Amino acid sequence: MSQVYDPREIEKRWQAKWHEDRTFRTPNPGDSDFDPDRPKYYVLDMFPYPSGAGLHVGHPIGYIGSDVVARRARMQGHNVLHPMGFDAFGLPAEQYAIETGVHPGEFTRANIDTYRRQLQMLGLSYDWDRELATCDPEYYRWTQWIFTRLFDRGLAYQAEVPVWWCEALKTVLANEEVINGRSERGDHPCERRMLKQWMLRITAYADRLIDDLDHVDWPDSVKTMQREWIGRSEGAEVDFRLELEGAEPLTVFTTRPDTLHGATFMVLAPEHPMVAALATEDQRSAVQEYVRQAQVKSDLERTDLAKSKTGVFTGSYALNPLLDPSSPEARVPIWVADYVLMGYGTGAIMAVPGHDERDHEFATQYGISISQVVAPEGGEPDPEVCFTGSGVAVNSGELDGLSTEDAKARAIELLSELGTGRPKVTYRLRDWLFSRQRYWGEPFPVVHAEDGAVHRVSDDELPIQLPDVDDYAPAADGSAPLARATEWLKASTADGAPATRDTDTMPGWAGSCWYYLRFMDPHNATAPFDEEVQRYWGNVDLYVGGVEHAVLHLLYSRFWHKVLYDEGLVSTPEPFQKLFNQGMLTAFAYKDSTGRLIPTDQVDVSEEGGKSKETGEPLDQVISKMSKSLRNVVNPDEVIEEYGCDTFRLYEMFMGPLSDSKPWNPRDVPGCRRFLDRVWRLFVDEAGDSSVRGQLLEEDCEGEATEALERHLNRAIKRINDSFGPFNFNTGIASLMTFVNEATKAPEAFTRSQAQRFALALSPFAPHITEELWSRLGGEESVSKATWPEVDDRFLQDAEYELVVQIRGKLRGKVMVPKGADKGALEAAAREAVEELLAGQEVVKVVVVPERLVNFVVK
RNA sequence: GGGGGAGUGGCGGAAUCGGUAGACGCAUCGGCCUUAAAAGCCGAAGUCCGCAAGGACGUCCGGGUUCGAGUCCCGGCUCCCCUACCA
Repeated sequence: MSQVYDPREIEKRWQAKWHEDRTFRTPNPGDSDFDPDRPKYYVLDMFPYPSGAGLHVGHPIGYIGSDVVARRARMQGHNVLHPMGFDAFGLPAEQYAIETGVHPGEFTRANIDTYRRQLQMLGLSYDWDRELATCDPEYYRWTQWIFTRLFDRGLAYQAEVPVWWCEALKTVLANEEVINGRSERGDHPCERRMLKQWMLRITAYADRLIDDLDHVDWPDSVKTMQREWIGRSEGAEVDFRLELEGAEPLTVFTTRPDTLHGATFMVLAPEHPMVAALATEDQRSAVQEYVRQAQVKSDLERTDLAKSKTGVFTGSYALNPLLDPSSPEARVPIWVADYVLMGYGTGAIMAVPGHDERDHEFATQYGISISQVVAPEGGEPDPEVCFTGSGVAVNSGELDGLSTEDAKARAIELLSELGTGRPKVTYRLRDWLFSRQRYWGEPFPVVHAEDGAVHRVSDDELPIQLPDVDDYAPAADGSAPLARATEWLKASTADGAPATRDTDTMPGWAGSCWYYLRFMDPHNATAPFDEEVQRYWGNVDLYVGGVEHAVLHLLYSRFWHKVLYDEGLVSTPEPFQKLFNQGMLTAFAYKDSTGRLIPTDQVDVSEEGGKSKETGEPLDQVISKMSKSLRNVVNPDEVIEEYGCDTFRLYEMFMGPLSDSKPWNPRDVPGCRRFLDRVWRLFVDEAGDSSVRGQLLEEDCEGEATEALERHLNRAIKRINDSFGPFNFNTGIASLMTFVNEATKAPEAFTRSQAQRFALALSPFAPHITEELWSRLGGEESVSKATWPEVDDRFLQDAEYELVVQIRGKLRGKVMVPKGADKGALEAAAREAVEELLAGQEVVKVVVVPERLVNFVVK
């Protein structure tokens, strides 16, 4: 039998054995083999949406990183929960179904199979017994169950909200599907329509979603993004009386009630319900035309800062509540402009052009008067400048002289006394639009009674399964595909009255809101998860995924988790204790002299750089995202086929810190394979016929060379350990390489114990080769169940070290000195080393840093 | 416009507290082995000047603090990611 390293054979064999032995099965509390004495560790990857294209080499980098963590945690004696599943409802499968008529479930299953195969090929130590897919009725049964809890708590409601409607496609489109007011697919015109939609009252949790960020170990950037997304701002609501007969006052929200005296006009969002009533006879047609145009503008167009602001005067006036109604300043014109958004605050503002950039721009453009009511601290108001900072109130009646902070408080007091204002906290965060008129999603577990009342179905009716339909596209009248399932629609209320089912489905985010909880107890048929099991696993200790989910998924998930916490179903207020974002894996792409991108398969790569295969023209190498259109996507199957999975894993971890974005360089991959070859040959004589070198089966030898290796090995294990904090496994791997380089120079000094510890330390990164070597060394059980090696501090220190000698901070010599030598001895040794250079110089100062250097400062 | 991150050899990157800049890997060059090549093993290598010993310069640019700065402070440039009229 050949003793040559053959990763293909080894990897296949061990993967089969892991599968057969269920090596990575994780027992739960209650299972016979569960060991309650071990601490728990839950390390989770953000599960993927299984697209038709399969994985490219960028996808698994986070999975490999978390697998390395999981494997070491197991070896350190933890009960490790490390599962994988699939986020399987969603638009791509649905679109494919509409185009082909194939059931989206069928398409999704096939994609899941591809993904599972690819993931298993990577040797990831998931407990596959816990695999789940969000489109499985046994899973979405509990997604619906959780929805009913939200419904019971009044957190789910239906409301008329503006949504994008495309007449040509007869469907509602998501914001990101609309570009410049036209559909992304087909380029058809779109408009906003008021439609009845399911909403989740996430705003009720806004403060807790902000405050509890203080208790999780997340990157500051992500915390900041979430805080800003929620966008809490404190201010006041102010009522402006209208001149219009019998009209209710117009309420605005402002964060600067102190500037009320400087409000020279008001602005309503085009969608504001009072717009029509406020448009006077001679302004009516202009207002109507403006509102119509705003309707078809996309969010992007409306918010494009490069554009100048637009608006139109309604013809009506309001009265400033803090001014004498008879004074001319009290009377402010009301405008309509699309820089005011209906979705924020009250959809109406008091405009203070003296102290707000946007209002200033608008006022300047339309010739509206500007007044200064805040002066900079210790300065005079400058009518030329829009001063948005804090200062002192001026021209503001009894607020005059107060600091901005005090003036705000005083203004709110005055308004409260008058009954025309009140303190108010507003959030940028809106309630969550939770329904889509689509097929491939969770049906809502509710029925509509004939009287219009909405009843949630009882728990024992769940799951409300998706019915089969023959056409997945929305109907011509815009109704959802589920409306076609006429039989399925027939239902009844709890007391037997006839009712119809809801034809909307939940959005793609729903299933991913709680999957980490289902992983704890994935086959539970009577509850989403067992309470005791949940209490044991607690929350996710380490959650690894891309920054693209920094806001939405993580916010929605935290919201659901908090609702479940309030229900008493989960024991922690937050779902993910530590969050880690892996960096993006980029790839080389090539540009010609005109800046056009050339697909990688049309480029000749040589030492001098890239050249076009077609024209021979030299090309510029740039680094960019992997994408189909650049044809610079690298497929992991091919890399594994050529070099083996251990090489692939090792390379991805060796490229650099896990959090950094870095380019895949095919030329670097063989270096990692060479390292594994060297490891193999250190253990196995490829020319011989024994399973490992003879000395590795014998008692440890001793000697100077062995002791030197021992120092390298301990240093390597220490650096590996250190690399788990910042996730820079590249440094740990580098020290393993150094060890192998040293051991290769003195192979006879390499002992059995060192071989074992080395295999253990390498095993999280290269699990297959180490599994093989471990068993060849006589290991009976999987290397993944062995104990992580200890570092012996005695071997981290050398008896001597190299002392650096500097003159005026410049390196001028080096000298070996014994460890622990006192400063005087160090200085003497250093002085001797640079004696000639110091001759005739006046030393004015000597800096002695033990363990480091001696610096002579000369004149 | 706002927020976050980064800038070190030909390339990916290393440098724990302010203390030898460039670990480890790739690419390159040389040697050994071989009839030869590949593989493997051993070694060289920041740039410039010099036969050499040696010297000067060097972590995006300009200042500063310090015996000493890739690291700390001030000012500027470039790139990447996120976000964007939120009153």
